[in-house]
Amino acid sequence: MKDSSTVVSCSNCSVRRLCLPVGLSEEDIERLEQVTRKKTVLKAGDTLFRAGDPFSNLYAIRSGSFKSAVIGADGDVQVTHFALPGELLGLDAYSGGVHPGYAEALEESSVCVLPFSQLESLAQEVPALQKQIYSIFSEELKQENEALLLLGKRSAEGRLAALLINISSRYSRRGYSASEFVLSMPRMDIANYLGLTAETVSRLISRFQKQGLIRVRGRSVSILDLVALSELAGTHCSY
Amino acid sequence: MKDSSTVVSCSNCSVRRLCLPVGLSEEDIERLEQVTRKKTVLKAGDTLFRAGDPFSNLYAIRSGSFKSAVIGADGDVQVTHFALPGELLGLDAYSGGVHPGYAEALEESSVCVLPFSQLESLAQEVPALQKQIYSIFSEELKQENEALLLLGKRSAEGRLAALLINISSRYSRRGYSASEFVLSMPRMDIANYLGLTAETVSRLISRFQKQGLIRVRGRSVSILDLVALSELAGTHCSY
DNA sequence: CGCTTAATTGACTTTCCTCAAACCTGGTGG
DNA sequence: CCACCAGGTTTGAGGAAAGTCAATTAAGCG
Repeated sequence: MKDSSTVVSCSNCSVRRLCLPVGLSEEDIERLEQVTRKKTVLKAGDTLFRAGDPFSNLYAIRSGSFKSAVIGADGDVQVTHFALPGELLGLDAYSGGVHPGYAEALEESSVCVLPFSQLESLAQEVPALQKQIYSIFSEELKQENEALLLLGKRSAEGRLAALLINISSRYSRRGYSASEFVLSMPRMDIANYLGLTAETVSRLISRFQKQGLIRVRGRSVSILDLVALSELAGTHCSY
Repeated sequence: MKDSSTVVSCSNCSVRRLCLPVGLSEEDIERLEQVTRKKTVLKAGDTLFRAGDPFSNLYAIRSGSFKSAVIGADGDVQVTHFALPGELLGLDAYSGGVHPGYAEALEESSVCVLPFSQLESLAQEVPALQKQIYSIFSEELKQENEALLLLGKRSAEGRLAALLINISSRYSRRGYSASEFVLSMPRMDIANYLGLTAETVSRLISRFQKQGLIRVRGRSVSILDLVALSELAGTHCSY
């Protein structure tokens, strides 16, 4: 039985972020909730959407986790993002009308389906919602820039350290433990995301463990020395 | 005398993309034009905004070119984007209210200043403008994903080839020559953007030249064999 | 013209990848 | 309940790609 019991409540869900912030009337909130009522459950390996699928919905993760990836012209795949509960998928599909990449569940997961056209109309009438949508787009851009910094400037060691810290802090922000969590993705996906090979990732994990920075049993991780890890990641321990 | 005579007309400017697409009344267009009237001229090395500056404007490039970059916690810099005439800068600053990175002119350049709050209000009233803003955000996200693929999966050779093709196609789309152009950025910036060193970039340029793929004199480049270059880039020649 | 900065080229080192083998781990069926 | 199988994972040895250091050449600019 997998630990996919990390079900998020609406109060710290990114869908909530769409309505919570300032100035939504009771009625507006009600309308938004109607838009978000539909939900879907996926099991590990299921795809939420594939590259080329027509764009019609955004997906907000309620529980579980996903990887999203793009496919190069020559067929090779780059994992661009790991998405955790409370985060949104599908934003990059708006402009072209089709999903440029795919999203796949890493474990049993459930998502809210948000028909974008409805969200769009509602935003047209509700400025605070509008702002929130801009904000999410913008935040996503900022994160991608961080990812570029990671791939462009960090050593293999720094990349893995940064990923561990990143995931830790994302869980922490949602109220889960910052020091103990489960990596729901296989080593191969971690390696791909970091621009490395599975072997290199495995070696690094072993090394971090020997150095007393983390403790790993299979896919569950304990952070033992966050400061040292931050040092390696080149990202001053920030929380 | 620098070739900064690549002044873009409004008809293929990204500001134009904000108003052109479907359903703007004469009056709406007039209002948008009022918002975009202010412009600024910068010379090489001037910064349009710095990391930490408060966010208030977007900038649309009329002529010249820019690099934008983020700064890691440990001080090192990653160039995330080269921006050409007709493109927008500053979108990633919305969510935090400050610019997370900086943008610097690579040559004499001019930009339109777009106060975002005004743009936002106008978009609230004009659905087509709204859609266009989403579209630009989304497009940007898609491009960043491509950049991740570049850094994560391509060899040094593939990266440089991809950059040359990318710049070539962006000039071409705006009506300039696809096969002859000037790289306004120093080798160092190219290297940084590609996650390489200046020496490696230099060696690759020499090699491409020996192989008859390009011809380079200083910063001006001629593409001699686009197909072979696309092959190297892993991005089937697409135009 | 001379000075400063950028770009190239070369020799050597490091990092990470490749290939290959051994090892777990969880699920299946005897 | 245990043996077995398939996958993901770990570990090792050797090689290739790109980085570092250093010297040289070329290019912009006063």
